Amino acid sequence: MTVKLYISANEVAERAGVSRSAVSRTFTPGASVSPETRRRVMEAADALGYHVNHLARGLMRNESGIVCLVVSEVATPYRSALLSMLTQKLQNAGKVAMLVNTDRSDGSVDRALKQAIRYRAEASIIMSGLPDKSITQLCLKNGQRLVLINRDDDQVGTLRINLDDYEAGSKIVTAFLRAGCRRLAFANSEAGTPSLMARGRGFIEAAKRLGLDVVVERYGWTGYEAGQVLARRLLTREERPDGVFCATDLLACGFMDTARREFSVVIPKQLCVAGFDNIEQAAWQSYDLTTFAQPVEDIATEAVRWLDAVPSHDIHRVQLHADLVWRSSIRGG
Amino acid sequence: MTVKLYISANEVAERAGVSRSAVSRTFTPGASVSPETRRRVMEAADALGYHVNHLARGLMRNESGIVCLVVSEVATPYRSALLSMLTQKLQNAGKVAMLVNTDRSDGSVDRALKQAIRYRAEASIIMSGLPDKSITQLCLKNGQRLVLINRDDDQVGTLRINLDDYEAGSKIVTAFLRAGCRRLAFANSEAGTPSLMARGRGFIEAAKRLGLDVVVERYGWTGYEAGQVLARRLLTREERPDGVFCATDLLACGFMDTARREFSVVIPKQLCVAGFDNIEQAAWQSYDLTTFAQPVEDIATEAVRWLDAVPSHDIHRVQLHADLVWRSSIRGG
DNA sequence: ATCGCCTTTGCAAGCGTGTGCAAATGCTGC
DNA sequence: GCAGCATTTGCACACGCTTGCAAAGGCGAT
Repeated sequence: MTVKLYISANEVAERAGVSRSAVSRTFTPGASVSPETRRRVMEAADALGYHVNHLARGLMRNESGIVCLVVSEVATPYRSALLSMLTQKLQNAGKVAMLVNTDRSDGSVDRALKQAIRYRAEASIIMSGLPDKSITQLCLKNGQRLVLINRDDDQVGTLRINLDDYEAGSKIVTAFLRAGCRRLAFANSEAGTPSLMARGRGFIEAAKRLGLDVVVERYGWTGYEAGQVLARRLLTREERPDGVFCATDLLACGFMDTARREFSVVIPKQLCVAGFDNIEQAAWQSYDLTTFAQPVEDIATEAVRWLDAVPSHDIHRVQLHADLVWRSSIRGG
Repeated sequence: MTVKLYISANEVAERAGVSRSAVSRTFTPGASVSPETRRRVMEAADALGYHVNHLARGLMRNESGIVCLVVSEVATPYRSALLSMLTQKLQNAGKVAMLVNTDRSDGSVDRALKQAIRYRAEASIIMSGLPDKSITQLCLKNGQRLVLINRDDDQVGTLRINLDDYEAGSKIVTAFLRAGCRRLAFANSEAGTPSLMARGRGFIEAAKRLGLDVVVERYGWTGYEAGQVLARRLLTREERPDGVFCATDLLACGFMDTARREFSVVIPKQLCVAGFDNIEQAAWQSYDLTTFAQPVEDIATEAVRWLDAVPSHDIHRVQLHADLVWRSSIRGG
């Protein structure tokens, strides 16, 4: 019981009393159609409920208008914020977003990405740490343009968007010092993504230049629970740190909660904390966390802008700045 | 400088020394190909890096494999969790997710949805409150199947997934009573979505049956800030409530923070709080919020299952149960 | 060897669109 | 009225794929 569903340009043409080409041209910006013909076509199209079939158009033009977003941990505050911004900007640019979720690495990642290739996506925006080099190469080999967000792949013909993580790391040292902290620590996850590592290096090396050692502790995945575990580890040391830089706001939230509940630490009086990402929860009163803001909107803007730029075979790099957002989790300010 | 990008079935056929039909059939499950031919085709396809063009396949078969997800407030914990689950299940079902973001109601909603129609999406899953009836009708008229999550449209040929919001609302009353609360309040947003309203009705009517009045306060959008405002309104009343049901976890978080900071209220000793959604933050130690869990996985499962079911012209309804998750924001338990 | 049946294969039509090309049309200036 | 030009229009092919149909091939039973 297949039902007749979509209207084709043929039917519109027939109803409008013109050729099918006229219909096609009416819906192709910049094509040559007389005002009168266009009017009649539009009238017929509206009456029939005609919508250009982008599958067919993509087939002809060899450009689908589809952009593939490869994301892991979609349900995380930072990721979902970025995703939201990206889809909005893509829509405004007349593109359409195809979402590939790379959680659950049961091979479905590879499967889903291939799926995107089959739909001839024009580009992929990868904001997941997971997909390895072989997968990005798969995209490139199939002529997709590639945007890599906070990754360190070096592939020709791609756009790499990174932050000044290193500078952020070193900048927060001076903030801790001004607050009178002397025993610094860096709380990191075991996910050694380049941006996390760079934050740590910037922090550690700036501290060393000022004659301070940094205790580094790493555990688990970059989430709330990891922050709790890291707090237990760091706060049971005989030399308890008094200034902790958490690689991520989520980590920081877990850290602060456990520091208060299990160790009765008063923040920022006895312990100063900083995070990274500026997720919405960082502004919640329970945390009021000093942190670096991911320039989510700029990232999205750059990515989408590059999609419309002329392709080239260089590596295009953009480094964006993460603003320091002062809140009360560090003394002074 | 257009580059030759994708491999077509023709080239594979040529290299394998078979006809193009053979290639097509090799990649069509259930088609009749001899093992030997299949082997040779696969070999050639791998060597050349061939991927079936789904634009063309969709054109022929008149089924695109694309499912359109219409979402607003993607960056919200509950929504992003649902989105993540849905994309995973869709991928496992061999479908591909197209994301339409309906924030920023500058007409881009309509534009984006039309975009999905142009790609001949097989179905749309709507988890946004925003798109009005006319838009859902647009989808239906174009032969898309429609899944409506927590909405109250009544359209033929759709699947409606709802929760037992009303029961949840009445169930939480007994929890408050057992904790000794007598002055109940319902903190709601001004977004009068059916599920929010049903929670409130269940709460209010159950309380009335037990001889208790409920103070209802509404403000703004369903977020953290609204919770703060609602706390200020409710806690400055001469009869300060001692049991507050927040329509949403986000509301509850804002409520609790402001209750503690600005009114020095001790939870749950002086004030019991409950929420709805069971977002990740509800489990954070600062809140430890008693709440009802959105059955995210079940919702996704039902939606995807229905997509594979035989179409019918009935309204198909599924009501799922929201489990009560006991935490320490209510005394006793 | 012949027949009937089942599996495999190639041919060709068709899906809905874009676009080069040539023909047709309208308009301007003589 | 006609030449010259710019604009508009229709024809027909192409895009990459699926699939009905008929021909071809394989194989056992007669």
